Amino acid sequence: MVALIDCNNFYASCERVFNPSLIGRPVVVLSNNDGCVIARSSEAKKVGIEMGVPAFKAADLFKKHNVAVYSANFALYGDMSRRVMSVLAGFTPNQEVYSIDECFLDLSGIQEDMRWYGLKMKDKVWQWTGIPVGIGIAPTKALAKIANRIAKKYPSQTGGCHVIDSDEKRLKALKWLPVADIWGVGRKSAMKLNAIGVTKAIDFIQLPESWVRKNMTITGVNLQRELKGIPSIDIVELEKAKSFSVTRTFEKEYDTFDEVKERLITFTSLAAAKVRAQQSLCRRMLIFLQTNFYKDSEEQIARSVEVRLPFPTSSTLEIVDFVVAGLKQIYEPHRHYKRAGVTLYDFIDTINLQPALFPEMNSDPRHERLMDAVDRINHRTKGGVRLASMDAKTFKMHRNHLSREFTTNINDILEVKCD
DNA sequence: TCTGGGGTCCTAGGACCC
DNA sequence: TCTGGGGTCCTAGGACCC
Repeated sequence: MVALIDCNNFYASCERVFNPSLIGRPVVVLSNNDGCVIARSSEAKKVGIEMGVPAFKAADLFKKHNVAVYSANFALYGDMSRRVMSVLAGFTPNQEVYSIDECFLDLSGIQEDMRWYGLKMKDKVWQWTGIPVGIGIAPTKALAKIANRIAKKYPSQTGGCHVIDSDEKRLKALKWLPVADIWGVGRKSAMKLNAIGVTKAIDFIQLPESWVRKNMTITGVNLQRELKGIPSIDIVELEKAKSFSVTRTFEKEYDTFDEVKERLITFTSLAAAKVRAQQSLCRRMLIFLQTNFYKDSEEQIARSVEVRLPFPTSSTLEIVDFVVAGLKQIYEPHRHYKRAGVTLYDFIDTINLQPALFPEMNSDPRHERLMDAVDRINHRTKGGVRLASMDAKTFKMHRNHLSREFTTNINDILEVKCD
């Protein structure tokens, strides 16, 4: 059996852990720049605040319902996620952390009653972290996803944990679930399926494999098998990431080369640090910039370029030179830029590096120790050292409703007063 | 005034190899 | 008149996920 555990309204729940006065009150968390709603407590959903709605459009609702509004605090959410995951890791040797707020657990070999085991997980996460979770348990990952959905949809009947452990329960769930809500069926596939009269998951599993293969690739075939109860999507332990991106919408429009360049260098140095942290070297990158496509008054553009590094490297100093060269290729003067970003990818492991015959065709070996020193300092002291070409401010965002870094910064630790 | 960010996987078709 | 067969690698773009 496989369990899928996911945190309820995760970001909103994180804010609530450290501020009990938010219990029972609608809570929303906004994206970077305080742009859109990206998380809502159940109370916030109830008063009609939609996912993804721009904050300025929901301002009236916020006011009317006394909504507690927060700027995204990823330092806090990331740390709370690690805590939740580590509690759950104690329930099986095989855990796949699937996203910041959910994971799969391989429960094969566990002798306990599944429902009891699931409820135990839920209680323990709640007690140790203060985060509420929903739990689905089933023979395959795709079915566990559905079980989880049922657990959340019917909390009073399921107690927040639903187990699919018989064909009867499986078929009942498949009759209930719209195809569009199957994990792995997105908008396009749902449209195709609806067009041929397939509306529920139960209809989907009856389609001939040839149709599924043709219209939804091998991914669809695997999905179909999973829903029939045949495991076809592996549970994979955390591997190294295959790419790292840092992209931002700016707080204002930038219209000089130097301003955009400074932002991209800052983004690159963050991405490169992640590459080094997982002992990888980067061989390619993508740089993009865009003007403000919400503005109709002028022509809007989006440009991107792929840059191949002449040698694999994780040195910020080296990568930055190629960022600037790439930017020169795509930068158009007299534009008002609103968004830009960099993606580093095509990694090899540091230990697998095959150096070129001539030294000048390799990454400068001295940078390895230099970057190591930089990373150590920055680990201890936030914003400790940076390139002179970077601004002192890492992200220039509006964050007007930011909570404290309760668990990662000693100066922000929660104080409790006792009378 | 104001509109997010970060990932993975699959496939077709071109280029190239022997 | 008639011109093989089998394979790998790369990449852009699509689809999907949270």
